[in-house]
Amino acid sequence: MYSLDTDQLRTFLAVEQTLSFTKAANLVSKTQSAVSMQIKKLEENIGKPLFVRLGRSIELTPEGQKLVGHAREIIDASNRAMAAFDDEAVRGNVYLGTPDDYAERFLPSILAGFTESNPLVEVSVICQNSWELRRHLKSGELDVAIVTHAHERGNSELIRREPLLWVTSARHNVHTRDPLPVAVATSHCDWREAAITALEAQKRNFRILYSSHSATVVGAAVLAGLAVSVQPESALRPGMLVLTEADGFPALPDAEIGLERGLRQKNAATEALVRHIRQNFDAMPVPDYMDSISHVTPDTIGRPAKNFAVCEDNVKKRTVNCG
Amino acid sequence: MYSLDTDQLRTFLAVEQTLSFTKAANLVSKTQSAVSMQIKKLEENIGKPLFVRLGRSIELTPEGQKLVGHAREIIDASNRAMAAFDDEAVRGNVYLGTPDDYAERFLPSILAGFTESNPLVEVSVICQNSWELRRHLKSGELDVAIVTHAHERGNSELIRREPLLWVTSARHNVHTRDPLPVAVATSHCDWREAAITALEAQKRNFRILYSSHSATVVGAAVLAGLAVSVQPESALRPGMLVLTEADGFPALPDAEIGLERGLRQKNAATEALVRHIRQNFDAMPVPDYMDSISHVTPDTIGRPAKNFAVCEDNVKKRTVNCG
DNA sequence: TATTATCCATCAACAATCGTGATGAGTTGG
DNA sequence: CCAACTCATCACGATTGTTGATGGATAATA
Repeated sequence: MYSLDTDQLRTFLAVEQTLSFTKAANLVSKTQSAVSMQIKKLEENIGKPLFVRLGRSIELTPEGQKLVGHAREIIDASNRAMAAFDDEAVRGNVYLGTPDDYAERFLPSILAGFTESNPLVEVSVICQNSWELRRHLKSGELDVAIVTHAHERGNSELIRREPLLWVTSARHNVHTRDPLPVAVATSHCDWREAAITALEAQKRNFRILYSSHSATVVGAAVLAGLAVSVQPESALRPGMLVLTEADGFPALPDAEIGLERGLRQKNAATEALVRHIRQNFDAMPVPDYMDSISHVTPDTIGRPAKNFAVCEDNVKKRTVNCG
Repeated sequence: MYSLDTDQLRTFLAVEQTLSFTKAANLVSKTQSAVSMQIKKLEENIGKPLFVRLGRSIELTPEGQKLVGHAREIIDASNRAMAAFDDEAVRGNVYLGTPDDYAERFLPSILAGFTESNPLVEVSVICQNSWELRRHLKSGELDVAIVTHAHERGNSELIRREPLLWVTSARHNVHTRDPLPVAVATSHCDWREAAITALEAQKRNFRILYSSHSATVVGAAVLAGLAVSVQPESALRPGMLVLTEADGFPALPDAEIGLERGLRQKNAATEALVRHIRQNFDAMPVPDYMDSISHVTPDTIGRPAKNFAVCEDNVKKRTVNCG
């Protein structure tokens, strides 16, 4: 009866994540040749190739895809087991609140990383808008929440700042319509206020055409060409088009994401999660396809927008990297 | 991040099962010293002792107990993964029928061994009496069933034969009462018929006091001192007392266990299970505490019964070995 | 097209680990 | 008290893993 080697599975998962033997080697603290040999051994053990080598880059074979789930299962179980014997390991559960769009964009990678190093902490996620989340924090239902940072409301700690951008669909031209159709969140949303304030200051003719609790749904409305909206940079998706001052759209204040603590008694699990979120938001990279979406940054504001449409190539790139 | 080694976990489980480094070494095809060293490494890796060495024998520490579950989880996952890549691996599901008392006594070890070598076969177990099982076999609801073997009904393959014994409670003396209170299965049970026939041939005064579908419940009635009953040797439990001809009880025919196939189309999964059951029933050992329960075998029949009560020591031995 | 950088496979050499067989110390049971 | 048995330990040989260097192939750049 042949067994899988957990060490090999760890490097396999590192390769799967990075799609690079060299980067994976760094992740697991080995040399590139060690990674190469371990993968080779693993392939021999299983009897099927796991990666196809396409010259410089590599890709998972169908068998490789299949192994990912099994490997995760085994490694997770191993992590839990080791943590169970580690007296210093953090245990417990945390109730985390977050708006639904953050949940979709940030949470998967954050939680994956967190459970990797804290297998015994159970995180329960509640999705609501920032206003509701603050209410739940005060009533003690939540330990911590990711919210839209607000100076005047004071209690949150700023963990990320991004430009807030006007977006429309790359395949429609709703942004030329008058009055301008705008899609925004239903209420109590700082971005909504920012958008309306900016348009009014410009004395622009506009109307709220679409209004949803969910930022994801707003994004869908934009992509469908129903309306323009405001979105933080990290929420841009292929098919979206950024509107700058060159297009006659007003500048917007930055979108600021904050971390706000609840009134519950502090516990080690919550502290660990907070620390992890802080670090990850710092290190969070901008997706690849960003480069080809025109966007507003201090040095692009005022300059004519270029590269408006997102080319197919980049769309593919995106699905490869995030799928 | 330290990982558990699957190879070490395999030998750990072997030691846990056998409670012996030497026997475990045999199980995993290694030398005893290799086992000793692997366990040592595992203990170092986890940072806690897993076994207490009491001179010649060993025992699991609480930490060892805790590891068993984790180890099983990891090894099972590894087995499933390996099987998933083995094109020859047997897949599918099997519907297995068995009387409830066999399920309790034999199935745990049989199924554990079977899923070890066939991780991708799902076994569904249905508990009924032999008569009902035969009905389900014919209607195609079951692939195979463990039943009371019956020559005249023909279709089953004999896989085990044991003496059928009169049993009573070691702490009561219902077996001296007149009329004799007897507990048996409700109906369609060969052992019930055998018991009644034997008593009638002896012109013994008796009455059916307790009647249940479940052989386990009958066993409980015996232990409670409510009645005597008939049980196959392997069903004897600490606290039971075997009644021989020396006590004035008639000899009974052997209890025969058979394997009967359904009418469904043969599939590889069923064949594998049948093969496994056959082998395991052959090799099934008599539990330790049997030695101290007087029982009827060809060479003990007629001789005076001795060692009637089951001493505490053996009860403990049993829980250690089966828990 | 030539250049350069990057990626993965491979190799030789060294280090670490693992398994073996033999030995020893300790315990159990007759 | 001896024989039998259990587990720990040791030295040695075999295997495996790791490293750093090298080479072939590919992609990006000029």
